[in-house]
Amino acid sequence: MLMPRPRLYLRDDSHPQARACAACEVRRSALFGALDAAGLERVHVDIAALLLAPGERVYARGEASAAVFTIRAGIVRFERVTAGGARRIVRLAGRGDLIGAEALLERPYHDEAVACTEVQLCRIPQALVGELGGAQAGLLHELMSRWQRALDAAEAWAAELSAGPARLRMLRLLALLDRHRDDDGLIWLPRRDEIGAMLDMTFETASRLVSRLRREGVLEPLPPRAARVDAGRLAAALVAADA
Amino acid sequence: MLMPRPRLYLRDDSHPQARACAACEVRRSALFGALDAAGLERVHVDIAALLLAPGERVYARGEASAAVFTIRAGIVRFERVTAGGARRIVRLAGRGDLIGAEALLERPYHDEAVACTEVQLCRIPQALVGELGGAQAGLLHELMSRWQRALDAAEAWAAELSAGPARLRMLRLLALLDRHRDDDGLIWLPRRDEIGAMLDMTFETASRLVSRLRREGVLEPLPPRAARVDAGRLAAALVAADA
DNA sequence: CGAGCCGTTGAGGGGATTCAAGCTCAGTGG
DNA sequence: CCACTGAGCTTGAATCCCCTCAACGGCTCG
Repeated sequence: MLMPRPRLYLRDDSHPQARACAACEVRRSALFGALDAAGLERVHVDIAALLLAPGERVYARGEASAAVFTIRAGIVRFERVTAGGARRIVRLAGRGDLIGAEALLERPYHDEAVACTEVQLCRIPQALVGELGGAQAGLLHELMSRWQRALDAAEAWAAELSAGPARLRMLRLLALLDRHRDDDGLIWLPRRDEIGAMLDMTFETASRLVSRLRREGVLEPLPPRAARVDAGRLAAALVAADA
Repeated sequence: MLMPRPRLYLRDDSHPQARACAACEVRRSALFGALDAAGLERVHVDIAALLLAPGERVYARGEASAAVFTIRAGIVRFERVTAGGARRIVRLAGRGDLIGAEALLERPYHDEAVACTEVQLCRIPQALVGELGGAQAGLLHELMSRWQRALDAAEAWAAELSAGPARLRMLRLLALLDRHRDDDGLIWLPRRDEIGAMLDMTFETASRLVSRLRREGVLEPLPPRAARVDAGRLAAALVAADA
């Protein structure tokens, strides 16, 4: 997958990095604003300044991460492609926001980040924050990992459960609930109005969909609030509805 | 706002906490799984085990945070109430997930967390992780703050821009873009198909909505990709469409 | 100047909502 | 014991919002 890195327009050659960060006009709101002068002196890694044109990509989904970015100006959007191939924008980020935090966990980027307007970025190599946490580095890593997991779940919710026809959203919700099934193989089946609050539909529509899936053998409701799903038929229904 | 704390069903009285965490059946996936035995010995704070019935609330939006929770069993949902008063579920969390991480930043909880099934939680006092980061505590705090901001933005996206009629979603997007307006008071106006990818609608519908808002004087498109919004009319249109 | 991208607008159809009725089931009190 | 009640679920009929399909205009390129 040929993937050109963002072009590097500007680079401050002064060392240490302290000079550049101390002079940064968005320092108060920037990531390293929390470091005092002494702390900045210790930062010896190059923080590259990038300038992206609208439509240029910061990083791609699945790309190995090597850096985290701070937005100094402009708007960046995050895109995901659903299982069916539809492209969905799940979030925007602007000045002062941190993007690509997966890099701190040494994981591939989870979604695609694209410049909406002209964008100024600071590119912070992953190694720079590597020694964070000190003795409790492991715990800190776990903590950040949970945060990232929550963010991932929230973006997946926006991409998968908030778009497309009602039946498709319903099927995707069942697939999600199936990942939380208990030891007896049962899933939690929400009340109809709760399904409505999740999938942005009326409880009548939710009821119709559940009833139809029951008639199709995809779902067997076991009142109250439980059900058994036929994983095979669910998968089949998903690919049929997704196409 | 009378707000009863979750009932405490079970509490391990053995000190140090090491005993309890070391024996935890979800330890490998739990937050403190990263701590070795020596690290666990140093943890002297009480980690309370909670058992919640379906429908019980873990915490409420706006409530002052004092603890972060780890889910040992069950499903927890996160709810938000939109400006118009509609309740929307924006995310689910399950076994091993961390919830209420706002507490680590000493901020109020951002949304309402409610047990879907019977839920087992570990309640971790905020103070426990207070000394994390050591010398670079300030930087670490900034870092976590950015993570939480991203999570908040993603949940807000699901709540505000993914629910309701097309016109309302469009108005809310304009309000969001208006918060990113540049020094000239101009906003970035996406292409029609990009609006479609954001709001889950066709580009034709997006075009119709933009045209109508232009005729109504809410929006003045300045091609390419910019526009001026009448904040007053936008606010008025929002309350009209929201009711 | 034709090709392609982007935007706009119209006509028709379909999917979801709205309004409405009826059902089961648990809890309550006469 | 059983009507009474309300919550939750289901189903039908009519309406409406949005999608689909289509045509057209402005604009920038090669």
